[in-house]
Amino acid sequence: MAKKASKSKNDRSSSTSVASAKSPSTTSNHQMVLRMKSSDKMKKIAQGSVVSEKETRPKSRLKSKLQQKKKTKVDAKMPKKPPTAFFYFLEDFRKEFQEQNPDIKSMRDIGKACGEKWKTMTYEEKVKYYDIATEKRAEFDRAMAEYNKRKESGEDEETEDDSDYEE
DNA sequence: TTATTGATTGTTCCG
DNA sequence: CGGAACAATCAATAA
Repeated sequence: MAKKASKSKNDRSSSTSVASAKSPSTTSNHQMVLRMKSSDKMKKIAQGSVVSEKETRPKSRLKSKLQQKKKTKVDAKMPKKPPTAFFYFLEDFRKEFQEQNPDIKSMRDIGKACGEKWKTMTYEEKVKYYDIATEKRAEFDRAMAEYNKRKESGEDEETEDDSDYEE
């Protein structure tokens, strides 16, 4: 029913975010800008707070993994980017997928299946995940504020846990 | 043993 | 407005 309508809207141009299905398409563009404004604040905080972020600027995503881990708990306090709606969908879908396909162990195959299914999902179904992601970002923003506050209060706290010798 | 890669889309930020 | 980069996950592989 509404699928047809959403299909038309499915165009990448306007599908940017929309976030809440409740909001009519009237605020499509405005919402994007509005959200950007919110980010603007975060941007300042992030830049002002993060002084030395190292020169990790990988042209390819190869380095992305490098930063993922490294036995550096220093960045453990810094909130990382929250997962997107697609990732939440993955978490749920992955469990089901493994049950139906116990033979598959890599997520690469799952990712493909997820991506395909994700595209088949209707807007209303995706909205559910979008809502989660949106809320998560709000929490992320809050975590950032707290992180800044904590840092301002005392950044001397460093959890040194260097016990990785086993076996 | 440890780190890295691979694949998916969404969100973010800079120019 | 558009592109670049990064977000998680897990298994397999390179060194």
